[in-house]
Amino acid sequence: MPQRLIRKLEHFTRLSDADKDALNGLGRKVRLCEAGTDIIREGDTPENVNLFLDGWAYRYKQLEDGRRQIVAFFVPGDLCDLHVFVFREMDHAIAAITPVRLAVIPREHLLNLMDRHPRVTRALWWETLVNAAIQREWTFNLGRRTALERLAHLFCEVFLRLRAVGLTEGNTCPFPVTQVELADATGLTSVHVNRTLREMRASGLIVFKGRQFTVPDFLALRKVALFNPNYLHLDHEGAYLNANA
Amino acid sequence: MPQRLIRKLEHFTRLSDADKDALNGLGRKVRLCEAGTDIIREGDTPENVNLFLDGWAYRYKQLEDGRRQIVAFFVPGDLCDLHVFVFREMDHAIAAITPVRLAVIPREHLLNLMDRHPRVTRALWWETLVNAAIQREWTFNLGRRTALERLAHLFCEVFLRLRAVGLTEGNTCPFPVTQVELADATGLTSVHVNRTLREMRASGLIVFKGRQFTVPDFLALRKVALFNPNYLHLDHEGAYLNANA
DNA sequence: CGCCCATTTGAGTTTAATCAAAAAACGTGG
DNA sequence: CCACGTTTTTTGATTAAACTCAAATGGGCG
Repeated sequence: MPQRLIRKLEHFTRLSDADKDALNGLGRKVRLCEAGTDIIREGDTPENVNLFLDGWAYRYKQLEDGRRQIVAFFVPGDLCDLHVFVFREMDHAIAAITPVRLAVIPREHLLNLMDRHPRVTRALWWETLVNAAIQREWTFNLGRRTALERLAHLFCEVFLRLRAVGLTEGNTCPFPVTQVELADATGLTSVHVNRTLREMRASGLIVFKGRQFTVPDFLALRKVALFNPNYLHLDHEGAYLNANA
Repeated sequence: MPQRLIRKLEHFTRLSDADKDALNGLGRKVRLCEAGTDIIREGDTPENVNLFLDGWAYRYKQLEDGRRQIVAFFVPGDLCDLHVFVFREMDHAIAAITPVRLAVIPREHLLNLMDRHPRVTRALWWETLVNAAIQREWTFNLGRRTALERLAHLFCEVFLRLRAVGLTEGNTCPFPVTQVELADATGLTSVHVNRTLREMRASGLIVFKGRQFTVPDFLALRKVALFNPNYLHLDHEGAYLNANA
């Protein structure tokens, strides 16, 4: 089941068949969450590691006065922190955008796997570090980019992340996110997001249809976003090594 | 030497004498960096894990057009990512604010330590997770807080982090950061930072003297910042357990 | 003393927020 | 397949927060 995760990890390192079997074993215990519900709440005690098999979700924090910030999106193949269970309680919540299918991984199971598959362990660490890098990039995005650049940057990132797990088709990728959520992710208001998207559509940077978008000219989008994909670390040696040999 | 780190980790879990000895062994190879210089640059290949023994630094990213964002501050006791060496190249840079004394930890040395001291390993994971939580909080800060709230929030965070490593004195703590750097950390301009600080001084929220600040009334500062310290996870069981018993 | 860096202030501008309401799209049950 | 309620998107008018540009002041240090 965790094909998306395996596919993503192979951007970093080639995995042996045994490695992949081990990763496949993670998908045993599955949990379903309805769209619009919280998968985990602030204050909850984290017991397991979650792997997103299907569907979209976001990590968010909220103030008492209602101000909300989405701090990350989860797409299939994503893992929440490898060691969440070290914390006594969650300092944020995760909500499902679409119906979500999760692999719920007991801590022992994961530790066991990491004991026996050093290459997988390294690959999972890479996943963790990439997530941290993405978080830093979001910090930059909110601090120093204009509304137009922020949105363009987010679309670039989402497109590449989805491509890494095989969820794009040509220049098109799924994007089941409302403008209100987009506003909460970019630190803008939904009104301003709407106006900026209109502008992007008008200049042909991006095309929205249904719950997906198309990027006619990635180079152009990348240019207005001032997007540098290096922080996704997708160009590692994975493609050139054979772990079975 | 890594007293600050040990002190911080003990907020999370009690460490045995053997654990502490092992951690002390990390401080063997020391590197000095001058104020104002880069400790590591974007594009460099990370070879070691860095532990900050003394001095302040910041992690930053910069655009070709000069826009810069500080995405984290490092204070004594902080570690950069435990597994940086998994990456082929750095996607950001780290610069010294003051003269910095670093412990340079070879990857083998660290892995070795983690093999033999599971309690330390867990504590180091906790450190890593707290850093990720701080990064998320910065994302929120930039996305949804006003200039005044952002600055107040940063002061709350810095104060608590420094207190956790024993670097505060009463309500006072060191803060060798210029207003330009403060602007780059909060996503503001230095002009606006200056005006907001004036306001904070006028209302008695904070007092600056030399390269330090004093918080006359933490509760008041915390209130204007809408600061919730839960993301620092400093209230774990560390204080109640004895690892030697 | 003089230089450099950091801070401070003023005046005018811009980006994005706010408030309010209409239009469009979506899903669902009849 | 249509009607209807709900959610999402869109638009307009006004306001406010933060930025820009420019210059003066202040502090620390050799």
